[in-house]
Amino acid sequence: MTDKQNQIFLEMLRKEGLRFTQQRQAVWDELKKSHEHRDAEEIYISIRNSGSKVSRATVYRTIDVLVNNRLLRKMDMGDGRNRFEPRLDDKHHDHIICLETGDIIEFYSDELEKLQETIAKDHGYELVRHVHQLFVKPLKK
Amino acid sequence: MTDKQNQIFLEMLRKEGLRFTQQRQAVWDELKKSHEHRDAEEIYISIRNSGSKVSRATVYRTIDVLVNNRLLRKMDMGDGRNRFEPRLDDKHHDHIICLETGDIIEFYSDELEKLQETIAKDHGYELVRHVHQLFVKPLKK
DNA sequence: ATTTTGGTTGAGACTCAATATCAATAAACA
DNA sequence: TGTTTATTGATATTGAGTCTCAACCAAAAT
Repeated sequence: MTDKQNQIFLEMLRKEGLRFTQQRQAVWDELKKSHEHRDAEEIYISIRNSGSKVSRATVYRTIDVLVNNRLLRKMDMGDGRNRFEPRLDDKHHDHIICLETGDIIEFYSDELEKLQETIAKDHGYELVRHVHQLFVKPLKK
Repeated sequence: MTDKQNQIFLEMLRKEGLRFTQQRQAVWDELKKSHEHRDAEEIYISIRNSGSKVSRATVYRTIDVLVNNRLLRKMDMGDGRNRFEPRLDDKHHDHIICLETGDIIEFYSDELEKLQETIAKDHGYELVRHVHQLFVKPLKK
């Protein structure tokens, strides 16, 4: 059964003029599996553990293509390692990072999105993308 | 003439139980001089050019202390190098980064600040700090 | 189906920002 | 001035990510 997610992946390869390979498929399969915010090394390990043999270099290379084609989201959490999460059909969101527990919570605010576009426009620019993280600690009540 | 900025710096050292050294003073002097968004290497070079002899290691170490004590702001522009700017008595702001020219424009929106606090609170957290960058391109009219 | 062509892969070398090491140095204090 | 101990600097090391290039293999041609 060729699911819809994979159709999108295959289309991406075609559009980019890239060949279909077992390795690229294995990377995408692994990424699709989880909504967690993982770094490249964790993804690499997971692929190895699931039986496929893909090199680190290929994991990085495939991730790059996926990010550029918006099938994967790259997140800079400010700790020197990029995290990734699949962009299936879910809505855009940003992240709240708890400084005490390390938890990462997703949030979305339409008001916030609009405000950012307004700010960019006010400065003579068009918003392309943004990076937004809220670093927090639990509320003491 | 012992200016106010430097008093704050000296207090920071005392509060942290750190010794006053020529090197730490030289780093702070250099940082105070410019509001640009510079990386550690650029700061290191500037110090050398201004006649002081401070090692890269000390530059990094001093920057760390200053960042932790909020005398310096650390910015992750997503290109693998951290940028820094002094936090004198100027207001908080975030950054617009032009993808075409590389220009970095500072912006501040009170509405935006409040909205972020509300969002954090709504999720049961207290906002400690945030990272916010708008990546843009010039508006075509 | 076999050959040809050229994109793809993998192991390891390499880059680059940032950190760790540790002997020599120099603040702070008696 | 001498003693203690934090600090410094030269250099090695780390770690995420990229590059290299011979071997490989997907896709197209025959």
